[in-house]
Amino acid sequence: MSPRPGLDQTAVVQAAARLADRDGFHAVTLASLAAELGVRSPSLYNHINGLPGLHAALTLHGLRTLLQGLMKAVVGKSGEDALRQACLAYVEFARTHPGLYEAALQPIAPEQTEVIQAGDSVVELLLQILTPYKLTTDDALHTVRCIRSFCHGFCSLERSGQFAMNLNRDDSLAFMIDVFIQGMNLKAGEV
Amino acid sequence: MSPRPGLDQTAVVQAAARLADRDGFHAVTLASLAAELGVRSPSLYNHINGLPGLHAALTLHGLRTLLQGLMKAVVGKSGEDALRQACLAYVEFARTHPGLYEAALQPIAPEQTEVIQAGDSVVELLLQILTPYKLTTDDALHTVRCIRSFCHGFCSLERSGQFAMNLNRDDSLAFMIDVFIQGMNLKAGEV
DNA sequence: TATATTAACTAATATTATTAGTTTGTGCAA
DNA sequence: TTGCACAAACTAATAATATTAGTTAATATA
Repeated sequence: MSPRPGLDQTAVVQAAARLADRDGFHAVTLASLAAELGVRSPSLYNHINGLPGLHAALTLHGLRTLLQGLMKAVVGKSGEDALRQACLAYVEFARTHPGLYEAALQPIAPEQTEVIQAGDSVVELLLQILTPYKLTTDDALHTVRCIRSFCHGFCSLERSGQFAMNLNRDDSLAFMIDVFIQGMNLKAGEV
Repeated sequence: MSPRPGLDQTAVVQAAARLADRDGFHAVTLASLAAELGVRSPSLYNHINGLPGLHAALTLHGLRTLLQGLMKAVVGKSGEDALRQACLAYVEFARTHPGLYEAALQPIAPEQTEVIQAGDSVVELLLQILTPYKLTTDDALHTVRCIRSFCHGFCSLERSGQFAMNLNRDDSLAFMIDVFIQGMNLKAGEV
């Protein structure tokens, strides 16, 4: 054990995630985080590399949590069912952890290899789900980008209040997934 | 004419848009904007209502510019062609004006009626494009949300460096639009 | 028991947004 | 031409932020 084992990086990042989900990603400042932890803000520098380092750690934590949610949702399922459940789990994660999800989608720099790896894991999971469709390598990757695009876009627009009309949002989500799956069935049949 | 007609709100917002596109939306601070305009930051308060007011004005400017781009892209076109061109124009706008696009998608508060109206105009344009599909009112609105979701998701992920793999991004975009249009053709045929 | 390690601290600095109050340039009317 | 009203831009000051430097003190271990 370290001397005075009060905080560690995990505790700091989890508190930051709590703060982000409660008050929004932009509200995660070193000042607010230090207050949340009952500590002075310079003390945080012992655990994270300033505000940029905190953001990077949150991004990584968010991606890994997202991946776990997706894996849990598709285990034991296959084909269209797995695809549908993965999309729903993606949105579910973004809804229950809005701040952490926002952190997960922050711009990433090329030197953040851990973050890139975590993102790749999500891509690989989706690729596995797509194997029944027997797509070419490129088409499978295009499809993964497609899934990520409409799932992220939906979450992002919903979160920022752009779906203001009086129309059930879960219905919209189901509609969108339907259109995608039907389009994919045609793509698969093309070969 | 006003006395000392150096700046006005339009000039301020346009400079902010320039700054956002060059250095990113987060880099638009009153300090950087004042420096860009050769003025002291308190002077900006004569034209915009602080940083929140500046952001709101940028959001509005972004949405209106986006709408113009979409209208220009679909004029004289119809059906599938119009749909495809609208999606491409959407992405094109986000690519050429990344900071302004980011501003356009900022969370909006219920009291920002002008911003909400601008967003509604985009929705209405898309609804018009969809009329040939003869959808029910609800399905048309679901479809608009779908289009906005995958277009925005694609732009957002591309922008934040999440499409890192060595795979042509325009091909992915075309693939995505194809899947959507094929799925919609089935939806339309269902009736 | 003494020491090395390191967590957390205080103090200080730079940058930011913001408010209050002042100066000053411009257009218009007497 | 002169003076006034208006408003744009200013300076000064305040509060909050991130960050760095250097200090204190708690703990594990030799």
